[in-house]
Amino acid sequence: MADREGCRGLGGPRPGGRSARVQASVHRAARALLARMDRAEVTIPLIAQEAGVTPSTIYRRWGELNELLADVAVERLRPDMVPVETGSGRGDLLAWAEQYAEEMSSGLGREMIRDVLAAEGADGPRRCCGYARQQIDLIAGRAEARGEAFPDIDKVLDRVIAPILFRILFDEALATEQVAGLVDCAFAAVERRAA
Amino acid sequence: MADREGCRGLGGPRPGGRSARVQASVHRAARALLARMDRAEVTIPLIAQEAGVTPSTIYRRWGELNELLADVAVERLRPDMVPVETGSGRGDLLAWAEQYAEEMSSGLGREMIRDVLAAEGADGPRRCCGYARQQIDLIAGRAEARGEAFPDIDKVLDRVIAPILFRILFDEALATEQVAGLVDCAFAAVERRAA
DNA sequence: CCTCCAAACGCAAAGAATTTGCTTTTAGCG
DNA sequence: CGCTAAAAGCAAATTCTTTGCGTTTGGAGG
Repeated sequence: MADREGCRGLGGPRPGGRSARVQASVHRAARALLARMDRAEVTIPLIAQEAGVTPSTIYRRWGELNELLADVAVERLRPDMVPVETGSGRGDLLAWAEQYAEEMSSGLGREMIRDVLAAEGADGPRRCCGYARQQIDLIAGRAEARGEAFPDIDKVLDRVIAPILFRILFDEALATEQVAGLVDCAFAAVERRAA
Repeated sequence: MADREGCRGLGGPRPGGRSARVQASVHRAARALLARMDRAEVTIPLIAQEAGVTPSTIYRRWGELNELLADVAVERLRPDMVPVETGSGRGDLLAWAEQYAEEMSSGLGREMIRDVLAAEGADGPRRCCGYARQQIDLIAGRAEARGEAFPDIDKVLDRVIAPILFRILFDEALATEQVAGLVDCAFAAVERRAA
């Protein structure tokens, strides 16, 4: 797990080499420090020390703390399991959305999203969106295979994911029960069409 | 406009005095620099110089650049006019949402939102959400006065505002035409109820 | 297998930003 | 008209960031 490939998106220049080792070490150090202390206390020199690396290496590679933390956050945000199967597309979506909402509402989840959004040039936000899309796509594919109607991915994004994240970022995170209403809304169109 | 009250939320300790003057000056300086150069080039010492103030004043008051920029952004994000009247609640909402989407999609809009979200302790996001709520509330009030059905504020937030901001932050900002679909969705519930 | 090359790293000095202790100014109050 | 405490200025100390240069390292071609 420690010596995985770089995950810098566009294929690390030299996968498997020292470069990859350094990146892994820095990521690990960043995660460790974030777990051990307040996010506001974490600095690049600190991470460098924890990773056994010179600060200038980090500065040259990531430019600033925020880019690095965003990079780390995107990696942590990548889904690591397939959505559970409940028997219906609607059930699958509801279960997945509830878990998603819960994970993102946590203090750590919130922090990671904000780190990803704050990064200047990176395409972190798009990648996170892509992760969600992937998962929903998978659920939709299963539903279709069963011959069920399932809403458009974009409808799900707008009506389920968007409200969940909006509330977390701008207001109060919504309770688990509220997610069901969003899923209903996403299904409203296809059900009326089917009827 | 330059010597308004502080807007630091909890009533500046000494409104009208030097404190307020300094705050206004710093805000003005920050806006000027943001207009003149790249956001990444702006630093606290620079703002301090532009404002004719020592850096330590800014550090003590705002702590870090991001807090200050968030403060400035929240102030700029505050709506400065009442939503246009089109004759119907639906038309009002559509017109307002289209303008909102356009403003927020601009480079400056995006930047301001991200500044607000990135600020640690501040309640900036909530205040921005409150601004939108206020505007919608106003539209809803007018609709109600005309005896029209109008969706819940929270429905509008979830089905119109949330998707608009979600797309801007995580993906591609949606085109003006797409906003109409969101408004339709927000009205779907009340119309079915009315029918 | 060996040699060469360029990318990435380490090191250290230079430059900027941030923090901090202390003094001075200033608005509000008795 | 002083008094007081909050806020600002100033400057030294600290910490972070940038940068130039020499060294290491992984990969490509001979």
